[in-house]
Amino acid sequence: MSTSETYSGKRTAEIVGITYRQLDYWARTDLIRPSAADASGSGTRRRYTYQDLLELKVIKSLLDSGLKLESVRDVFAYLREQLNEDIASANLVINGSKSVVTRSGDELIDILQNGQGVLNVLALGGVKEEVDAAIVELHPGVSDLPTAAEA
Amino acid sequence: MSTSETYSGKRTAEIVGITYRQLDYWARTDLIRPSAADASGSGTRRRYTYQDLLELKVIKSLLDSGLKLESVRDVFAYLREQLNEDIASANLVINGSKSVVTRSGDELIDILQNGQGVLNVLALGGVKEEVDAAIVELHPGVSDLPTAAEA
DNA sequence: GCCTGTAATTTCACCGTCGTGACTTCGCGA
DNA sequence: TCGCGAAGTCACGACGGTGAAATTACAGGC
Repeated sequence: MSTSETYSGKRTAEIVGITYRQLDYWARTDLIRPSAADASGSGTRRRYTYQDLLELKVIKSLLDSGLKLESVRDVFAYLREQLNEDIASANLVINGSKSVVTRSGDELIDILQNGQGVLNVLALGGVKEEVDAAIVELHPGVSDLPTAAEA
Repeated sequence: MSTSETYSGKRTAEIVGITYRQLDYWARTDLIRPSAADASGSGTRRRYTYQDLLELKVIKSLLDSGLKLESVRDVFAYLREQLNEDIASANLVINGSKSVVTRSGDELIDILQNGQGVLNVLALGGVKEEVDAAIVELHPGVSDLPTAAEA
């Protein structure tokens, strides 16, 4: 799992499937800043890591499902660390402003049976796949993918 | 399951747990209008049915979970009819702008396993319970509840 | 039957969020 | 050194409400 590569703002937006202005807005409002290099005035460049791409794609998925940005902010404030590790078979479950990453399907079913109110469920494996596919398609020249270490 | 009773705007807001202004806004923007009597100029009165209360509470739950109003509008445009029947053990599953009401737990688990992107899951039985409880607590004088016909 | 008080609806201006377009700046690589 | 591409700025627009004042239907009292 090398991927020490970093991505420009523009490419990042393309890979993740959002507008550049949106990425910019998120960076300036502290939702997610580029981990590799932040901007510091016009002329400087932001650099996003592969991890960032993953987080961005999760955010994008949540927005696409109709969640408001504000909730997404809450979720990420509370759980950013949890996303680091291997993600392939995990699920993200959001319950209002609380959220959990479940590692097994059983755990998920358990939560669903006991859960109250609305639960928002996202399969993280799919997110990773989409990001990887987008990188291959949109990122000419570099084949330094995380190459499905765990399925 | 009598409940031919209707509820004023103010009481409806109290029972459902939203502000009157919000209920008003939803009515005038066509998200949900009172079924028993719509307003037609100031001085007139809106009258909501028990069914309306149920729908409103579903909407409220969805909003509380962080969904934007717009998505909720889509969902309801697409599925209002489905909510009529007995609700006690059903689940509402939203996938982007598509949505389904599942009648069994197995069906739900199935959808979760095959589903892509984010799934928003709401147990409808809980919604009904909350509405009934709120009516009892906030609606002095009338004990004409649907009295748990099916569990 | 008429008048009046009250409670509900309307209206209107205003606020915060989530962007967006377009133009300006300016650092950095060639 | 110079141009390009990326970041910054600013004004603007839609959405989702909200507070407060203005309207007005309707019920109760006389």
